[in-house]
Parts: sequence; C-alpha cells; structure tokens
Amino acid sequence: MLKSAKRARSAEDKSLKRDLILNTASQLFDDSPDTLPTAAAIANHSGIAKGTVYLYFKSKEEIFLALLEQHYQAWFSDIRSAITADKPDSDEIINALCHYIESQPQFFQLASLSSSIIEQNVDSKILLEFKKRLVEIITSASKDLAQRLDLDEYETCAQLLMRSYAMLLGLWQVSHPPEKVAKTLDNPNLTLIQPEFGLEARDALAQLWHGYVGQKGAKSSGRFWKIGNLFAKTE
Amino acid sequence: MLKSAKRARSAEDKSLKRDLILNTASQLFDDSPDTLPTAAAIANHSGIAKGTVYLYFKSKEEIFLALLEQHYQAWFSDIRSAITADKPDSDEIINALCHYIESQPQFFQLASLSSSIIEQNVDSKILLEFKKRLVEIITSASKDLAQRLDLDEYETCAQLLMRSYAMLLGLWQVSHPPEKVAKTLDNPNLTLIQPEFGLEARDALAQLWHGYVGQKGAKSSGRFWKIGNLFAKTE
Amino acid sequence: MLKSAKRARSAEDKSLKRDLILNTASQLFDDSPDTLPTAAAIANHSGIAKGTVYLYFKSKEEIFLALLEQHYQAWFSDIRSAITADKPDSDEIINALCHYIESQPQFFQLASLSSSIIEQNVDSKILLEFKKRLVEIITSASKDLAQRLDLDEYETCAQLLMRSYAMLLGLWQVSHPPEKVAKTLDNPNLTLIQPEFGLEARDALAQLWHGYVGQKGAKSSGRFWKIGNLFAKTE
Amino acid sequence: MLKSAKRARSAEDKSLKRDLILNTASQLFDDSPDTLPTAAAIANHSGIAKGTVYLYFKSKEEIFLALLEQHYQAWFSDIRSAITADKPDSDEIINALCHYIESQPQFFQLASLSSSIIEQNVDSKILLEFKKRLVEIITSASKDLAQRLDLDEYETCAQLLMRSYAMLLGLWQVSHPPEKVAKTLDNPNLTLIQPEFGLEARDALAQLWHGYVGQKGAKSSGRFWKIGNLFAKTE
DNA sequence: AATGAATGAGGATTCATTCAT
DNA sequence: GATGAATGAATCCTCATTCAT
Repeated sequence: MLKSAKRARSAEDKSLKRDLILNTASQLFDDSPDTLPTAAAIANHSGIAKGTVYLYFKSKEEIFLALLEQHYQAWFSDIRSAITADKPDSDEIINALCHYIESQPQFFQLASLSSSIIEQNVDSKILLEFKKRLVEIITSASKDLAQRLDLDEYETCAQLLMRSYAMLLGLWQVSHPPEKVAKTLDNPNLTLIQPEFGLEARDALAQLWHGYVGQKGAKSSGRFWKIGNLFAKTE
Repeated sequence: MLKSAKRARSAEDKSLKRDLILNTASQLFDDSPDTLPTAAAIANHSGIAKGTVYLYFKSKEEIFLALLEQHYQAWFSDIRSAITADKPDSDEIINALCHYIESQPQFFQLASLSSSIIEQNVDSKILLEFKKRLVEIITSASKDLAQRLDLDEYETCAQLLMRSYAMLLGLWQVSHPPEKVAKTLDNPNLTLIQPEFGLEARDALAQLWHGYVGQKGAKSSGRFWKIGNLFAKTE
Repeated sequence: MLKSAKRARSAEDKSLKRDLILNTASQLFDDSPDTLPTAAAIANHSGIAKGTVYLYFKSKEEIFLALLEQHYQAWFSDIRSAITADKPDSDEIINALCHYIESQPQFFQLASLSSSIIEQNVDSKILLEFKKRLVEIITSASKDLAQRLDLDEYETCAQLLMRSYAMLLGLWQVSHPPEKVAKTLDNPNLTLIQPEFGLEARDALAQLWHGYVGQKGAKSSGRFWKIGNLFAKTE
Repeated sequence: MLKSAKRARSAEDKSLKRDLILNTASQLFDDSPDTLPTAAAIANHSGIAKGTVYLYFKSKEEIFLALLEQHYQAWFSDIRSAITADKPDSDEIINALCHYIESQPQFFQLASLSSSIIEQNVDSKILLEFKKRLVEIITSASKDLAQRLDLDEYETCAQLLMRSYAMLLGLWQVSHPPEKVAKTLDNPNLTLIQPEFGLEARDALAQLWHGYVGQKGAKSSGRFWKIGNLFAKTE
C-alpha cells in the first residue's frame, strides 16, 4: 500500500500514477487470477482513493485492457527479437512465442477473459483503437518474418502468427482450468485434455509451422526450419 | 412460456423436464449470447418454478455444462461419421470439424465461456465426470482416426484432434467479438485479427494437419491427405 | 424493527408485507422529510432483507408513489365526504381540502418531491396507470360536486378541484422551506413569502372558489357559498 | 467551450466571468431540464477550471439560485410594466404573469426544483438574503398594484400575487411531467391532470383574481377588471 | 486568481440459491 | 415433487468540493 503524497501535475507524474494503478491491478489479479479485482481493492492497495482510479481509466476493465496491451507489446517484442536475431531458426521463434506466455501466465489469463469479460465492458472507441494498435504490431512482426523467410508478401506470415496465437490461446484454456478446481482435475486420465502447456504448445506450434512450410514450399533456407526436429523430441 | 403442471413421476417424465430446461436455456442463450440467461428467466420461460430448476441441476452453470456436453457429443458424432465414412479424406474431416461449429454457433459461444465462467461455478465432482466423458469421446474418435490412417497408436491422433479444437476455439474467440461491439469493429483494417471464421478455420486446420502428416510420415495412403489442395485454393 | 417470521404465501400475507414496507417507508420519511430514505434503511427497519423489498416494489421510488397514492385516496375520500355531507357548504369543503393536508404533512411533502424526484425514477407504465387512477378519483369527486351544485356538467368542477390542488401545492412549497433552513428563515419579514400554510390555504381557496361562483353564476343555492364569509374573517 | 485565459482582475472582469458561468449553466440546464448539470460540465463548457467555479459560487446550487433570481427579477419587471402601463386591465397583467413563464420555461423548471433540490444545498445565509430581496421585489410590485387599484393597503395585493405565483407553480408541476415520461403520458384521458399550461394558467388566474375583486368590493374602477371576460372566452 | 488532481462518501439493484409450505 | 418467497452478498461509478501548486 504505497502512499504517493503529492499530486501528479506533470505528465510524467501522471504516467507514474497510471503505472502505479496498473501494477497494483496486476498484482491483485495474480493473487486470484480467475476474477478481476474490484475497483475498491485496486484503489486501496494503490494507496489512492477510488475516484482517483477513474481519473486514469474510464472503467475497471480498461485497466486490464491496458495491462493486456502491455503484454501483447512485450510478447511481440520478444517475438521480433527472435525473428530478427542473427541466425534464427523456427525453433527459436517458437520458443519465443511460448516462453513469454509461460513466464507471464497473467498474459493468457487475461487474454482468456478478454472476449468474455474485458471487451464487454470497454468503450467501443477505446476497444477499436486498441485493436488497431494490435494489428500494427502483428503486421510489423509479420513483415520481419517475411523478410527472414525471403518472402515477398507478409500476409501468410501474419496468418501464421495469428493462427499460432489462436492455437496457444486455445491450448491455454484447455490446459488451465479455474484454480479452484485445478486440484480435483489433476488426474492422469485427463492429460489428454489437460496437457502440460509448455510442451504441448511447442509441439503443436511446430506442427503448425511445419504445415506452413510444407504448403509454402522451400523458398526459404532449409536451415531455418528445424520444426521437424522439435516434434521428434516429444514423440 | 409453457405450462406443464403435472409432476415428473416417471424417469421419462424427469428426463423430459430436464430437456425442457435445457431447451429453454438454449433458446435464451441464443437470444443474447454474451451472457448466460438468469435462473429466473429459464424457469419462467420453461413454465416452471425457480426451485424446480434446482431439482434438476445443482447450479445454473451446470445447465450450460450439460448443453455444452450435448454439443461436444454431436460434434464428435459428426467427426466420427466423417472419419469412418466410406472413403474419407482429410478435407472431409476438416469440413466436419468446421461445419458443426458454423451451423451451431452456440457451441463455441458456450465453449468460450467455459473456462472463464461455466467451469468456475460447477461442482468439482460434476466437472471431473464431465471431463472424463469428454476424454472418452475424444479417445474413441482418435482411435477411429488412427485406424483410418493405419496407425498403431492413437495418441498422436488424439493430440491432433485436441490441437484442432484448441485452434478452432482460439480462432473463434479472435473472430467473434462481443455482439455490442461487433458493429464498431466491422472494419476492413481489422480483417487480420478478425477473419471470417469459416474460411480461416478450414485453412488453418489444413495447415495443422499438413504439419501432422509431414511429421508423421506417409504411412497412410496418399489419397487421404488432400489438405494441401485445400490450402492451395485459398492461397 | 419488526420480525415477520413466516413467508407470505397467501395474497393476504403478501398484502400485509407490502403494507409493512409502506409503513416503514412512511415512518422513515417522516423522520427526515427532505430526502427519500434509502432502500437499505427501509429493509432494515422492516426486519426484512433488501432483496425482499424489490419483490414488492420495482424501485424505491415506487414505494413512495404508492404512499402518495394512498394519500390522494384518503384526501379525496375526505373531500367527497364533505361534498356529500348532509348540508355542506363551501367552507366545509375547503376545510376538508386543507385539513387532511395539515394533519398529514407527509402528503404534500411527497407531492412536492413527486415531479422532481419520484416520477423521474418510476417506470412509465406504472406511472401511467397511477395517473389514470388519479383521474378517476378526481372525476368522481368532481361529479359529486357538480351534483351538489346542481350543475349539468362536471368539467368545471374538476377544473376547480385541480386548481385548488395546484394552489395548495404551490402554497405548500412556498411555505415549507427545507427543514434545515427553516429556522434561519423564521423571520417576520418573510411572512409574505412564507405564510402559515393553514390560514393562507383556506383564504386563498376561498378566493379561488369565490371567483368560480362569480363566473359560473348563481345557479346553485346561495346557502352553499359561504366563501365570502371565510375570506372576511382573515381580512 | 470558450477559452478565456486571462484573469478577472477588475470588478467588471469578475462580473463577466460570473455571467459566463451563469450563462453556461443556463444553457446546460435547458439541454436537460430534469436535473441540474454537473459542476464539471459547467466548468468545461465555460472553458474554465472546476475550482474557478467555486471562486464565484459557494456551491453548485447557488448558481441556479442566482439564475432563479434573475428570472424572478425579469418576471416582476414584466409584471410591474403591465401594472404601471398606461391603462392596464386585469387581463393584461394576467397575461404578463403567464407570458414570461411560457417564453422562459427554464424559470419554472428551476422554481420547481427550488424547494426540493436547490434550497437544500444553499447556505442558509445566502438563502435568507435571497428571500429578503424577493420580498422587496414582490412588495414593490404589490404597491404598484395597490396604487393602480386605488387601495390604501398593499398587503392583499401582495397576497394576490403570491397566490398567483403559487397557483402557477402548482399548475406548472401538474402540467409538466419529467421529459422522459412526457410521451407516454401524452394521453387524451389525462388532459384533466395534464392541462395545457398556458390556457389553464390564464383561466385559473382569472378565476382567482375574480374572487379577489369579488371579495374586496368594487373600490377600483370597473374598467380594470376584465377577468370575467377572459374567463368567458375559454368557457 | 486560476488550476485540476484528488477525494471518498454514497446507494440502488440483481440474482443465484435455499427452504418453508 | 413442486413452489416461489426470502435472502443478502456483491460492487461500480459519479460528482460536489477541496486544496496543493
């Protein structure tokens, strides 16, 4: 419960306070990842008044949309790093795709609530802007990938990334039941429908990307495509 | 708002009332697919009392879990039909995978609420049983598929199906924003992150399955694998 | 804080519980007549749960609309008694008009909040029904009056009653400042704009009714119209 | 949304800014006449800061009390003009009483909120001063009227004016339901309790004034009292 | 004088579920 | 079996006002 005594007059101060709210919301959500924390809790744990929260965000859900966007940005940053690394291969990119999600479980926890809860309560205008920014990020990463693969058009790369995201999101939801029932379901018979996310994700992505290259042809260097190997490992 | 005054004495009567509740819940959910209808609404529109609903289901969410299970069963029934058809090929199976989802949008609408809302409020024991039955269904379908592909082990087929499900679930969520914002987001710039589900799903699955065969080798007859063609069409 | 243990199954029981809520609301409003009591307070002091209040009334304001209607009914009941009394004269009717308001200050306290607060938050349909019933009550009283005055048409009587109501409502608001400032304003210089309601009301009504008879002619017996005398008294 | 950056150094500047606030408040209230606009809205639309509003008015309601006072002043100015006109008669005065109210619906919209909302939140001292000034205005007008009627004492004239005000205020509230329900109530059966204000007001005032002259005798010239005629017209 | 960030009290209503009848 | 009256937890956001800058 931090106490930020002075008022945020400057743009920088404001940005700091905004971050304070975001950080508090992030922590509280981590504490109980199945529901969004209440506005009151966020205010209290931030050491500010409830009303103040609404000076920085128009609704509670907007806070978590902002949090989600931070994750998207960080995620794609990692992805682009992997793509534009010195001599990347598909394994490394797939690894980048999975690693951030694993190390920041909050990301997909939020993403899973996104369509059912968060987007419901966010102003359409805000949401539209959010999605436009998302498109840009994805487009940029896709272009990087296209360049790496020596492709003229980036559209199929964008598709590949979106499908990878969809696959990961689906796998996450399949493999992460609500915490309160997680124990009960920790049943060996259920590994099929409740796989260990990290392994399954890598393997599934490898398969998907393998399909991509199979269809797109061998235009790109064989050195890039290591996805077959990865698949082999888990077999 | 039906009025069924008589009591459900026999087992059949009970089953009928249970179905009545399920059907009512189904209709109401179709009417506003972004939230589960209230218990009161379900009771009213069924022509029964609120308390009666709880004689047949322990919680509201259990109703929708049952509904969801019906969908899973119907879906896998279709899938198995496609697999065990006279001379199936991958396109037909992929088509089966997609067709039911498209014709019964309620299915994935529910599935999307499953982890975030439904499973949260269902008794662990019930949920466990539900999931076990699910495993069986998937296993059976997987075995069918393995047999069709002339494989000794069905596990990778089960994985393939699960991954297909995950992919479809992710794509559904990506391509179906909450109704109230759907119009605002009907923006050509957003097609990347809001693709037309039917096309994208078929294409993505083809890719995934292509990857599968690529990795698993050509043990199965070449006639089965038409997925390359399908991909080619949309290219 | 009454405790009504059993459930209201019968219509009579329900009516009793409804009355309980109304009575509690009435008392609480008397305690602080400048604002409507909260729904929580009404529930607590009734010894019932908040939700129960909403089983009997769709909104808080509806409670007070019901209370207001009771007053209208009682008021017009008194008025009609005065009109149809053995040998009524105008003074007695005017007295009836004023007496109830004086003895039940809550009536006009509510009436004064009616247009600004209560009607704002009541469902249009409910409000319409309420007003229709009001029209009927007024019409009936008007017909009584017309009969007493030996008039063929009751419309001008209805008008007279409505104008009497309007006058009384206006005078009430003028003479009853919010409690918290009543003391400060208890100033001899302000008697003009803050007259003693009872006296002023009788006098003003006498004047209005005097104008009525002056315009409508002497069709009715001179014995009825004593309003001149009344006026003379306060002069 | 004007932008007046400079400070209000001189008394004139201050007065100008006060007027700016009043005008903005007036416009905003016209836009949604059932509730007082928020302090934030007034500030924004005035192009000044919220805090600045409170340099000129101690509370939001004080703004509207000031607005109301302006209306009272303008109204009585019109009334006195009518009274002191060359050869006024009662019809003309009654017309003056009604005309301003009709052309400035904001006046009585505010007056109707006065006792229930505005006076509640105004400092007692301010309110007292306000009311004293009101008394003076009314007194002056009353004296004008007494003079015109050749009466020695103005008190009964003051009473007549106050009663006229009360009647008009009551009629206004009766005939002006909250906007959001106005349509629903636009029902021919309700004309009795929802008369057209302008017609009803003139007629009712004529009746009241008729009663006045009936009681006060014919001291004043017959030429003044045309109210009988007016009534006849609408009969 | 002016600003505008911060405050925090304040309140109606919904709805899943239970249990007395 | 059926009912439906009763429960009461749960929570967001607005907005008048203040006061540090």
